[in-house]
Amino acid sequence: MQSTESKFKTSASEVSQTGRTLLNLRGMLLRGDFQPGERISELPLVARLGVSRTPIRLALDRLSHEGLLEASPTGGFVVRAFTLEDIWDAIETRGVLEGAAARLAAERLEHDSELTQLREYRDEMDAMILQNDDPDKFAEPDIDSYARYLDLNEAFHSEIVTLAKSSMLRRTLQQVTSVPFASPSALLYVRSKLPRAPHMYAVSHEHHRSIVEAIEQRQGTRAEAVAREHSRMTRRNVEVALSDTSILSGVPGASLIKVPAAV
Amino acid sequence: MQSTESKFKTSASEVSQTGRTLLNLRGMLLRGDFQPGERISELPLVARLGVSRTPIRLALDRLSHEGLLEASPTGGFVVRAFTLEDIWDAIETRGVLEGAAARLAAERLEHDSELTQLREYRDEMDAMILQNDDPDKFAEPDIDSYARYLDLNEAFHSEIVTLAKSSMLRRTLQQVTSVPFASPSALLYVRSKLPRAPHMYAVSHEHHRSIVEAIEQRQGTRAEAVAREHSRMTRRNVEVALSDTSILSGVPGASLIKVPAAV
DNA sequence: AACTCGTGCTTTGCATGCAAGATTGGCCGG
DNA sequence: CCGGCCAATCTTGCATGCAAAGCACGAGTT
Repeated sequence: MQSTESKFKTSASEVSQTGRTLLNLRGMLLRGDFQPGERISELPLVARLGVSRTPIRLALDRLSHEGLLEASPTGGFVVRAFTLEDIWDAIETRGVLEGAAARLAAERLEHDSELTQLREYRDEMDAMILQNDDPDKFAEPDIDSYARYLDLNEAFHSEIVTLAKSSMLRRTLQQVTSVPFASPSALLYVRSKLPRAPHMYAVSHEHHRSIVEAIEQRQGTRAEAVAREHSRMTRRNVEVALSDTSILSGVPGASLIKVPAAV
Repeated sequence: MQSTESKFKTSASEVSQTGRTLLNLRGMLLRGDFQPGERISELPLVARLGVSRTPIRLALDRLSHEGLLEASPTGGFVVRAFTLEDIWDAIETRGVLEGAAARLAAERLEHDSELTQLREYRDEMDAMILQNDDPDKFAEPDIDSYARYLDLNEAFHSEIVTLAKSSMLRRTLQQVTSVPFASPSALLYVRSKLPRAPHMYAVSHEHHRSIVEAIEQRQGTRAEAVAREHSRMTRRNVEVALSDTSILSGVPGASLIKVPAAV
């Protein structure tokens, strides 16, 4: 099977076997195809993914660096089980790092024009939230605008890291946000299910506005504090999600959480 | 060469080929065997390290995760070049994370007895510094006590992270401190070369004392601020080191720094 | 003389073979 | 009846073969 039938790019624009395998495995893990603590054997994956053991091993190794897998002392890899404490700590750590990013963004701002992009994101989210509050439109959160808001939120957070001008910080944050639930937009989906969703969006967006204001006025300490507090909103979303399994099942990586009652 | 002559553990107690190769390569990189930006070919390493390409590739992949190498878009790996800004940012990021660790240690302290280990480290370092100030002994920094101080310093910082009770934070810090010069004890060697070394040690240790005191009195904000400031002392050490090439050459990873004048 | 194309070599990415070690099942002894 | 020990199988880690993709150097053309 070495060179025969080699030129079929299955679905995405992934070229290397390792890259495709990495995406596939990560998806399988976050979708819950494996139980936490389960040992991952390579041979079954050969059949399932259609690649040889080499790229599979590479991908497993990377996933263990990401934190989704753990290297077993006897060899091989085991699906990582996340405790609730792990989730809280990941969120707290992300808050610390995003706080630092916001502070650095304020401290290192040179020209006001650097904020153009960030303001655009803020304004567009602003408009969406106001529109959502409009009693005539009755807050119909259609799937398109929801996805748009998700993208905007992610872009907003990413832009702050860009403004911090610290590649070290970006690298570090990327590692932290690879933990399920730790990403800033991982649980926006949950929030949309809440009865008080409009209020939550309002609070969250007020944070965004405050962060932009703090940065443009070079108020590093304020920017750091608000960004930290902003990240802590995620915690409440997780708590709500955990109390409602119907919500939880829709969140990637939920199956990797070790709920006390279930053990 | 598959199974023949396989049972010779070269020097250390490393068992797996990959592990040995990883340590070897990291050592070679930090020792400066490669130029920053240089492409790392696998085949020469086969001859040089005496293992096949498979463990070499694994080790290279891990080093690229650590940040010492970069994956080239065309394939293969390239030695990472660190700018001065990268170093500052790594130190800043470490400070942020160690600050968070100190704060969490204070916030999460349950019993005073948890501080026993930390106090022991502090006291022993205390004794060493007082002894060093003794005019009779005239501050002869023999190599043994220097190594002991290094270990103590490292253990002290590690213990604070332990007290933070956050495995996420520990993982994140480990990634940051893998960057050359970012580790808390990476540049203690430089400090020992400075004319004002005794004063530097005094200040640094006063930080240690303050951090312990803040933790035991549950003063999270104070602990965080002092730990951040403590990490920033590293920056001055780097600046001094950069001005004296004879000092710099003794520091691991120094060759990976891209000095503006040299480019 | 310079630019472009082609050819050969180097290098990487992947597949696979092989042996050492772990794991599981069964068998024997207590 | 239960526990421990041994053997067979499965699994991983490593070495190596092979092909495709770069890369460099040189030749031919304008």
